[in-house]
Amino acid sequence: MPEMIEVEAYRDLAERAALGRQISAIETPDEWYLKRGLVPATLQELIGYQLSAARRRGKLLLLETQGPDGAGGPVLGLRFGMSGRLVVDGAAGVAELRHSTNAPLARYDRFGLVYSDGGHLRVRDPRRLGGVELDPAEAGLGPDAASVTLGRLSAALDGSRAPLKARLMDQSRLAGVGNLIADEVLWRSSLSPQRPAGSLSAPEVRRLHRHLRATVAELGTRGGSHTGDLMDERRGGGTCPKDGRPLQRDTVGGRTTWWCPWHQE
DNA sequence: CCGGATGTTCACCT
DNA sequence: GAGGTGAACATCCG
Repeated sequence: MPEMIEVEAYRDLAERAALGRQISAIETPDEWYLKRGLVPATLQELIGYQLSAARRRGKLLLLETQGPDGAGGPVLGLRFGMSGRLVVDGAAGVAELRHSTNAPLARYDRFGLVYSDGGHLRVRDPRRLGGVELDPAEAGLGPDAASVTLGRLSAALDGSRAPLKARLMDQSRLAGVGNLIADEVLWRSSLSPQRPAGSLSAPEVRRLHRHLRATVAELGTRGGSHTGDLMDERRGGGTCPKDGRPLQRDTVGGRTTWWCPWHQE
């Protein structure tokens, strides 16, 4: 599931349902899921702490912690890969709160916080492509795509001969855009994914910026990065919803790319 | 059975 | 240094 749209939904869930509850245990059923040298013993320092804020940068969910004395603790960084979900008290992204006390770990639960009230926060990830780390290097990520300014977007593209789509998905330049959102935004912007990123004119960058922010907002409202207008056409025989021409499939930036060579220039 | 899938990282090329 | 490619991770789906 996760591109930034889904991670924002997880952030919202965490903010609504996971803050201010005392952590009583850490679940690490899959140590491979702990990244950058993190080990279960290190996570024990979070016992007695609580989550104090839920932030997001691109596809990275950042959970701030606070000790019993009110002092700030380490930041818990969660990545969800392609199949990860955040589950709080047994519900993923749902409003209702049901504390399923002592609920056993599900088959694909890779990491969890147990609360002293009996509830829990867990990362469920069948494909195991996500991960957990402490104090992730946020500086390594570009500005978030949901709020990036025109100037920052322009700077992210400037001087690059890499394909536009590859640059948009380079998390160190711009954080949050994944394969589906990239195709949707470029299609809406009538820009070819293969254009050298630095070759866009000023009006084209403005157009891209407008569509990027509008698309992220709209897909968020619709409920996911898979709700784009192009989604149903990502298959053999798919046609452009704008002009009915056949869509083309290519590999750009190492990812399958669907686009309309008729109107995307 | 085979191929591909919303992501990231790394080794290895050019 | 920039950019590209393929592999790896593990499961599901068509």
